[in-house]
Amino acid sequence: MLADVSETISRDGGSKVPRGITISRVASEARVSPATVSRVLNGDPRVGEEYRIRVMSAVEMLGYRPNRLARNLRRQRTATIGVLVSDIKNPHFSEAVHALERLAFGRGHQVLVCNTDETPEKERAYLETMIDERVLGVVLSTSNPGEPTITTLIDSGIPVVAFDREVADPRADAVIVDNIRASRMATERLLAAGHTDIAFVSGRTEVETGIERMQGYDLAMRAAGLEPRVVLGGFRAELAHDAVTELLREDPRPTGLVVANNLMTLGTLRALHEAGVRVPDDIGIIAIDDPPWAPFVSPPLTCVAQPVDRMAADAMELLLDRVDGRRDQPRRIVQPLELRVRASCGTGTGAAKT
Amino acid sequence: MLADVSETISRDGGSKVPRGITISRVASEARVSPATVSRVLNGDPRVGEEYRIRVMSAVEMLGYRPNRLARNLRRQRTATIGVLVSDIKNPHFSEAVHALERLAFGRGHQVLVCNTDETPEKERAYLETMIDERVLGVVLSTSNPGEPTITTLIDSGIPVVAFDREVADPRADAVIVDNIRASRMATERLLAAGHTDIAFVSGRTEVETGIERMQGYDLAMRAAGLEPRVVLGGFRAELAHDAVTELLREDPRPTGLVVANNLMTLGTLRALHEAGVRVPDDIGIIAIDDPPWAPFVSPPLTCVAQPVDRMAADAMELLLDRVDGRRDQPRRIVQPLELRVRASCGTGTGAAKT
DNA sequence: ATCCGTCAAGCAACCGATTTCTTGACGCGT
DNA sequence: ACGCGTCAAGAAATCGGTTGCTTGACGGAT
Repeated sequence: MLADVSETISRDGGSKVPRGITISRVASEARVSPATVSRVLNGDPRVGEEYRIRVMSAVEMLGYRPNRLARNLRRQRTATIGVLVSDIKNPHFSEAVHALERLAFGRGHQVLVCNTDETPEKERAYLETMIDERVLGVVLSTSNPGEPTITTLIDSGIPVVAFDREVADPRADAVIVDNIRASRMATERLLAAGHTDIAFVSGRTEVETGIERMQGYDLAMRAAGLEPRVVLGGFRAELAHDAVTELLREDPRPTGLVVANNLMTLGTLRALHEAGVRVPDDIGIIAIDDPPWAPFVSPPLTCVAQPVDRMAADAMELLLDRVDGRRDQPRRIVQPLELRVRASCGTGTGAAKT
Repeated sequence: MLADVSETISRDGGSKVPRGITISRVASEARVSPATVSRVLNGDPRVGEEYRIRVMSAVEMLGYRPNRLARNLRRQRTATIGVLVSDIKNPHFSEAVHALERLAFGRGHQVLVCNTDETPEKERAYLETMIDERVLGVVLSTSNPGEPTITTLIDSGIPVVAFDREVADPRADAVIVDNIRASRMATERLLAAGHTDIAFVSGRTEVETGIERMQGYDLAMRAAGLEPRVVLGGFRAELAHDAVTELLREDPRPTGLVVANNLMTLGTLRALHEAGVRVPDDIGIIAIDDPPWAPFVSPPLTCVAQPVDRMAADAMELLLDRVDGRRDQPRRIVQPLELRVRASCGTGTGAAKT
């Protein structure tokens, strides 16, 4: 890891910095060659102390800032990390982007944010852009695991880390959570609280995460010898609202509810309120995802949280390991989930679990 | 270490190099000069039809993609737009970023997202990076209007659009809302509903938006001959929660509440719920900002919405006008606010909406 | 004393597209 | 016929760092 001088230039003294000072200008000022200036600036250890000082003071005095565009061309890569998500408005992703941005910044990198709105075409266009831009690496939550451009990306030597959703290309790294376990934990918690009629508000069953979360619920119910009861919410608030409204009209009304993501939870809460159903007295709820508003709604929401910050840290580490050539083999990290018990699930069997 | 296969075959050999098809390769394939290829690709009209076709088919056949890094160096600028906000997790900004991203994408640009966490140092570092990267333009919501680097940015010919918060440099464009009016509208709505004891949960009074929103409330109250009643929430959920809890203990308990942003609204709702205060029966609430969860809490929240999408569109237009040299003089756009009446403010005047 | 290895520093060839400046061809007016 | 303007296309000079290769100096080994 080479020290980058651009980190240390933060003097605001002469805010009137004339642009267009090149490395050779610095070189002639310091009476050395451009090559030596370059080496000093990139922390090459083979430069004598005297020269280093001469160069640094010339840099300082001229207020020189290396032209990154030239560097990029020569190196055939940038210091930018591409982050591709389906919807940055979803708290899950905005937290992820926030964390990734912070980590990248700490290492002197920038973040190119790409929003796919869940459309494969846009995803592909962005991935192609990333190849064109020679980004340093990509963290992505794909809408299309089999997307061939992902393979092209890896072929061109750009490391890829799948976030949340795995990709087909086996060379990519991945940071995911055990979605099956997430909904199983939620369901089991309600079971332990004595509920026997627990329904599941499912996401999109075309998406991996959607399927898995349903499976986890299914598993838990069947293990308890109970019949699953699923309504479709398509990972969207409105749909979930309608589906739950419908559900509440059915005769044996469920006493427990597991909701597969934060958007649908909003719709669900609204439906419950409209129907005059009290939480947790009439019905216990556990949601997957732990959005910022979860502790603040009434009653505070019990959630199965994904450790987004941790996942982001893992993703960045996997990425930079590849970039720095510290690793060749793909890795797959599965992060544990955390059940955050608040009031919405009722007070079944104590709040022992963390 | 990885891609050393790029050993150039500059010895005339000219065999098919799989990696890196350059413009001159296309040129020789099309039996024209690189200059002509470049012109065709950039839509220069002075190229004959026959040549255009030859070039395009060579491009097609070789699957040529221009090296953007080279283009960037030559042009001394990129196609990237910098977007700098204080907190991308705040729905207000994630909506803005989302909208900006979408607009940029439509015009073939990328978005570099910068999160300052409200720290001037990080903001400055990012602005310097943007200068180094020669971004096409910057949309920013500054934490420090007087930041000298903003001036440096403009000096280096990079257009700047202030978003939400104005900047000191008069050459920057701006897209803002009338914050004073926002809180005045909210307050007046409660006044019209017959409330006389309305309190205000204020944001940070060191920030422009914080001050203005307080002023608007103040104005409305005094105009009605009523005494203002302000508690400080510092734009944060927890602080607002504590402040409101305190407020509710006071003897003439207010019957109306105006909250200065979405985060504090969460804290406020929680405090109300804990105190067993019913909304809107015991107390009417109007919030500034219209976060996605507003229609879903109980009761649905009346909000003064900022037209974020519209603001983003304006910002992008202002920016691209500058980039394309269509305008020289700074412009300042003030967007109107929208009162979205839902249940939380009670049924004073006018009809309720979902 | 000669040679070789080592190390520091410089030279110059890149990276690949853009763009200015030329050149050459053609047409038309005098 | 000559000359000038117009237009299309090419040659070549950038843009500004980086880095492989070379040179020169110095010290130790032979």
